[in-house]
Amino acid sequence: MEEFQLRIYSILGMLPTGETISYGELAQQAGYKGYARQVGQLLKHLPKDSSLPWFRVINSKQEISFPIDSDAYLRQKNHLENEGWRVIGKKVKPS
DNA sequence: AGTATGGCGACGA
DNA sequence: ATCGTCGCCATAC
Repeated sequence: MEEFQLRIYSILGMLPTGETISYGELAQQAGYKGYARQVGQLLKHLPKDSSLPWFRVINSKQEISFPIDSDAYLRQKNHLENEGWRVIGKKVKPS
């Protein structure tokens, strides 16, 4: 039963512009504490046409969870910067 | 059934 | 700040 994905989707969908949330927190808020990795799995398989703000999800260290050279990293970085964050390396800081 | 691998997290050194 | 180590839970061989 993919109750999990529904909860995650809806919570993420309600996340305001300019905010971020960690994988673990997202999971927890959905009532699935300990399911951080599954959140990652879910986002990974997100349909390309999805309107969900996947880029607002970072890890608990306030970092982008992608290798610095990957283009997934770059896409996320750009999105975050467009919403007013400063991205130094993998670190995501408020501006 | 055992093992490896993830868009992770918490904690200690 | 950074690096290990463990714990976590689903998926894929």
